[in-house]
Amino acid sequence: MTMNMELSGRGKPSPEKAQRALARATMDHAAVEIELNAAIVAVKDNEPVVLVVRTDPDSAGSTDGLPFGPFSPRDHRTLEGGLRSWVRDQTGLELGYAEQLYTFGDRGRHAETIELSPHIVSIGYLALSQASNEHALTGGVWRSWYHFFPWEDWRRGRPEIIGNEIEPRLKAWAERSGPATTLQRPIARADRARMCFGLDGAAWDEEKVLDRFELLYEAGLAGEAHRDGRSAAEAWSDRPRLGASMHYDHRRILATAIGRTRSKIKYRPVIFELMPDEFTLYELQKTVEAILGPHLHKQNFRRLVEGAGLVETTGEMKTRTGGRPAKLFRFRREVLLERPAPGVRVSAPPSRS
Amino acid sequence: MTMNMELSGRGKPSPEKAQRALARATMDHAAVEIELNAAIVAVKDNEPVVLVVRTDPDSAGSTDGLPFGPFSPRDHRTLEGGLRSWVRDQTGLELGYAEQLYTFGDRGRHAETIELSPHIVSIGYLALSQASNEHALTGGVWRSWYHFFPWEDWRRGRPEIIGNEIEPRLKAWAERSGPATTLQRPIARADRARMCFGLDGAAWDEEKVLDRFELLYEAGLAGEAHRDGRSAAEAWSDRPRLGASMHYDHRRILATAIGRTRSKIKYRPVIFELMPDEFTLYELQKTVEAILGPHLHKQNFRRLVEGAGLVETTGEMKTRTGGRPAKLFRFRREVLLERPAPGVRVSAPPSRS
DNA sequence: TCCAAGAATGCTCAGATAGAGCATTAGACT
DNA sequence: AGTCTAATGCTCTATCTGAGCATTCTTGGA
Repeated sequence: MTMNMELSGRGKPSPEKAQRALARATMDHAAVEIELNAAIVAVKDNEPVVLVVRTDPDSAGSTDGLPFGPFSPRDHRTLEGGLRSWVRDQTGLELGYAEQLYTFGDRGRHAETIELSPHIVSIGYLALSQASNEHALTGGVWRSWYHFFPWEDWRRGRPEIIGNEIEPRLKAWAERSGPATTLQRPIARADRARMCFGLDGAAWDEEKVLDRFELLYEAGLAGEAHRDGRSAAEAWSDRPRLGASMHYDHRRILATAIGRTRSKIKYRPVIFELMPDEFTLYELQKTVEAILGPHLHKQNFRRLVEGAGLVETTGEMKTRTGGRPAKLFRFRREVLLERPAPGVRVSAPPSRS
Repeated sequence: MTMNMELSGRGKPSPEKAQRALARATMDHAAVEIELNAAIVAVKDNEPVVLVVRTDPDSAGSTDGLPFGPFSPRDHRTLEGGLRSWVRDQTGLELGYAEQLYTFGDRGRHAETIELSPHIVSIGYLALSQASNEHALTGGVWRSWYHFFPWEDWRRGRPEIIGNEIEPRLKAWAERSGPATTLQRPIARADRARMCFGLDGAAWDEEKVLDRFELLYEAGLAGEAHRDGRSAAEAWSDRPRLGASMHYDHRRILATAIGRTRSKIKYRPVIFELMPDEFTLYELQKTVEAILGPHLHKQNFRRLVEGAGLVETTGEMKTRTGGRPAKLFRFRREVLLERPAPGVRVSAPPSRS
């Protein structure tokens, strides 16, 4: 697998340098360990949940983590295959829909001990599961994802934690960076805080889950930052941590998973991976809102979903709705052949900040 | 870094099994090599180009490849840092904007020799560069990305290669799979071909670059499939390959890069990474169209871009336009602070199939 | 038995957006 | 001076989106 490069381009090419680079490219293959991590998402009782495996609850602190395991090419033909195998072993769950999220290389940044894991690369996956699958569970528990990200839960309006904790602490953090820093950073701290959390009247973008978490981490407001020994974390050690921490960089992976889920249901019909086979439109709306926050009023949601051809009636009715009986619907698979990007195309929620 | 799992859930938990899984998770860290690959994109003379390093042109076949090198945690603090370092060494280019695309684990599928690279995982990156950066080049050449994906070039209408080569060959390939297969596959071959390439009046989705390439690969119509020894490739060995092949799985990475670029410019202002500091609106439109294919007529494009606050006038004019002088514009950075997802929000192109 | 409550469902309306086309303006070239 | 080629300004219409009003059913009590 050597590769004979031809050096072209103008100016002074540097064959020796390229030769050196080539030599390193083909010979200096430092071994790295790859860890596969699964953020398995479902919606139970209108609550978005993620499957976590827990450490001994007696030990101090919350130490939930995602199911994970190393990729071993000996046993796993593909990365996703390895992931499925680990999840099966650790939780008994047979994954359905799964997609790769991101590969985190600077794991040390979110690791318990930097020294122990310099060579570990984490690949995060998002899996979507129907809550009804839970009978198969042999390990792990479902946890609301808002347990780890309380500021993401806008279902009952703007979460209080933003105004009470996040805003003042981020503002203080922004103050601490003198204007000198402003020139070096592409965007000043205060502006990042404003954009991420919709402060000062800026719009809340429900997809920026990772940006928000990274910002809190940088500002030392996430438990992980403290654990990882970042100096900034000290300044607020007397105040409560924001959201429950997770093992290693798992909360970062979960943040990525939430963000991806929120964006993806808008242009792919993945919401149905989370629904039972038959459902009412209101149940569908509640599931969407569990994930995104409140969006459309009922009539418009119905118009949207039916108009897009995403669902079809089963002919059955559901009676115990508390009101007039509701038609039951199912996912209309043909939509995949009709539209290039079918999804629940709800637009930005009304700014409620 | 052991992790003490509590097994919960109902039914019969299997502590032994989980224990075994845990043991493997912490001990059996098979070493894997990580390769960092860069798809560096620019637009030169209204042509979208990618930087490739070339093998000896005397050897048979086109063997362009992307700049790449192994990730070595010893030398590189982060994955992206490693990538930048390899690109610098191999091409002299100092990368600006870069983002991770995807991690391909089943590299054997697109590798020259399956046996030699079972433990290699490729991480693909997309980098955007201004064409003016090229003076720094010491290695590599710019190639039109349509050289590798001729069917993606809709700037002069539907590419002939689709009707002349792709459609008949894919239809034949779809025929070859009896209806029995239909039940096993989520979507039948014929439907996939229809959706991917907009056959039979289906819409062309310019973002599905990877889907199209994967389909052609599966159907044995990409040079790489032949090289990799897939049986399906044989059936059409007398016909020309579709698009120029690349090393290893690099064309797959490039396909991912093109798809990501096409989708990203719609909701992030990354198009300006490809533009000089000052430009006319028509130049901007031409750049967008080089990437996406033709979209809006001039007036609407102007309305769109100015209305979104993406640009501001510099006060200067450009005179040698061939017609009336044009105002010069620059990227208006403040838009990042005003809108959650600013980008060139062009919608699907009129179906021209 | 009849009525109020709680949803589901059907319709309408106004403001915003997107696709297209017409008209005018201003340098370059002959 | 007249023509050509773009740039730029406006208008019109079909659609889409956000909201609100009205009606229809089933449940659970009075």
